Amino acid sequence: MNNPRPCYLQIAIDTPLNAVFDYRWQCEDHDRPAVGQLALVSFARREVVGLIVGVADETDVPVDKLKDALAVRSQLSPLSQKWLALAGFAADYYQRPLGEVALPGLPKNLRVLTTVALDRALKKLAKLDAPHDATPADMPVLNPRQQAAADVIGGAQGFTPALLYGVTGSGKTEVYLQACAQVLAREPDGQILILVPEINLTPQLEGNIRARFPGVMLATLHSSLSEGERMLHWLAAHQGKARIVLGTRLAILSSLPHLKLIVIDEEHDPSYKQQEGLRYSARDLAVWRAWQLQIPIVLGSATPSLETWHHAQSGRYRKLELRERAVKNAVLPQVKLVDMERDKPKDGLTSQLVAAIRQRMERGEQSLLFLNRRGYAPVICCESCGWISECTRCTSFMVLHRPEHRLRCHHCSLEMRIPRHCPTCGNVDLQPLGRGTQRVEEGLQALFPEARVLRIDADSTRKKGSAQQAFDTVHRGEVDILVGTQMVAKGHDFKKLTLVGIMNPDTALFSQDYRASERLFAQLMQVAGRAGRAGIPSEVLIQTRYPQHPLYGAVVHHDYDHFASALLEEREQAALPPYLFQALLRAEARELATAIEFLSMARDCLAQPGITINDPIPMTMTRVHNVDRAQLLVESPSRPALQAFLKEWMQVLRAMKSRVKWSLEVDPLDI
DNA sequence: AGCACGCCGACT
DNA sequence: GTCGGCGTGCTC
Repeated sequence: MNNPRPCYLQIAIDTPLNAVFDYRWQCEDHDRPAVGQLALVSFARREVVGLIVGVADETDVPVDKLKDALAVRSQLSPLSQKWLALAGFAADYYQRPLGEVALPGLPKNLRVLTTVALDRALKKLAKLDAPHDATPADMPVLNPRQQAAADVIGGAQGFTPALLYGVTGSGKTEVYLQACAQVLAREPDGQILILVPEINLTPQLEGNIRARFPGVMLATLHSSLSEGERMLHWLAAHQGKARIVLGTRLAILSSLPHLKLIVIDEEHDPSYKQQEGLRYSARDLAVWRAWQLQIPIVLGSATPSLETWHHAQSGRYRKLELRERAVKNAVLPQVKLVDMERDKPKDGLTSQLVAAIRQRMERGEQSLLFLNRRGYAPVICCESCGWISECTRCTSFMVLHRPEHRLRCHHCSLEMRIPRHCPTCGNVDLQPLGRGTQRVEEGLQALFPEARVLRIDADSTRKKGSAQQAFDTVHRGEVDILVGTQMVAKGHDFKKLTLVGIMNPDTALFSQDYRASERLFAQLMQVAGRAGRAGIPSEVLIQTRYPQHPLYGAVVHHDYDHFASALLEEREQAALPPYLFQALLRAEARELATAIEFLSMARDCLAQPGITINDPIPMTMTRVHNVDRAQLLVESPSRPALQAFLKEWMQVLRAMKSRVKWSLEVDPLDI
């Protein structure tokens, strides 16, 4: 006989409290909720959706505290044990409560009180018959290296991490697609996860996949989907209907019950690292997920991260190399260094660069000027008293935005009108110092009055859809000179673009951040890759004061191998990542001293052999929005030792109940 | 993190 | 007399 007696649901909730919470649930023994299902509960005077991570017959929680769960989302099939283990791993590794990892990645509509959106999406999905014809449409013939790479990835059994190393245009995408075709053909319901840095920068890829696999369902997952779409796509993946999921870093935590292959495109891209909240690396989690499921994973890049490069050199990852451009007729652009000491720039432009642009104008080809600084000038100053436009809330300068006639802080978005005269001495002659994209645009227009100059940066593309519109204008050939920030560096193939000018990348050469040169190299290669994609000979001009610098030498010769190997050697000598593992404890307070004091306490409260805890230091940009920030770096040559330390340390720190706001980042990228 | 309770300053 | 500032305490 069935005897209805309560069971106790252990529920993970999205809260910083490091615990699961027990709730009573009345049900027959045979229809107990399952681990992996979602439940609606009342928690601290509000109603939230949590994740069931355990079902027990008893509980230690005193009766007066226990509450009944309000509902179980039984329409939704439970998240799998494997998925729960992935979330559990991420929670442990990044030292966060399980609920904070598992829940925010779910579609919002699964986490609200009402279930209509879920029911609607389920109904819609049920009506859609999943096409199950994995036959690819017209497969281009690969060159031998591409074919070999595709066969290795597509034919791999078990955990097989591979680095697909090839310059822009060497045909990495085609390798992914043909490897996917092999997996789809072999595994009757196999799913494939493809991660890209930013989906709006790779609009072609989605189209390519759809065209290649017209008979399989593709779901996309990224932050610019509407809630309805996100729910539908997430469910399609969760139910196994979507055979290919294409998404940004957040897609790494999607539910994929039949996952058989993971592809990470541009694996070195910093946007795989979440920079707020749970600071996870989607690339690292992807590797763990592939290991967990014992499936192949391919990491593609022209300039791999040193972590990945290191693994490829040591043989832990298989290295698959594509040597030449596979795109028809495409040749690598010729990279030239322009010595700014000899060829003094006027308005930021050397005469060589000006001549090269003029030549493109005459031939009806396009030029791209790359400058990683938006605004008109990074600062304005008073020539008579030395006043400069500092932000009152941050350790930074107010940037001059001339079209808007305003000064703006890029860190706290404080804005003001440009002062008519100096606030300290009253002098009316305030001068812009340095140069941003707006000023370069202005200079170019003055120099080439007949040219169609277009600026693309975060400011010029504020409005939704305006970025796409701007790129379309370039594609239609209605632009002669394009000026832009990082935004223009990625993804786009501009057919008539034959000149890339890089205005002044030198600052990164002498940065405190030891990762700066790795990033600069990747960025230069990436922006250089915008040129010459249609087979017209093209060039890249880098304006620099240090033409002898080895980094530029490596860029000129398109030689990442030697550059990366040299960097790795330096890192090993200096005992830096990837030979060392790091975590960063950050603290913020109204007064810097308060933050430092907290970190000093943290430094002294626990010691373990093999763990180095450095002294607390103010962050490079100490003050943002009137809050002072400091950090404490913890290091160890052993990842397990660091993990063990962090686990214990977090317990001690949490117990301190300090009112200072603090957070921990494991494997920080910027120090 | 939310969210409520709680005890002191300037408003109709 | 009340609206509201954010200190601190709790969440099965």
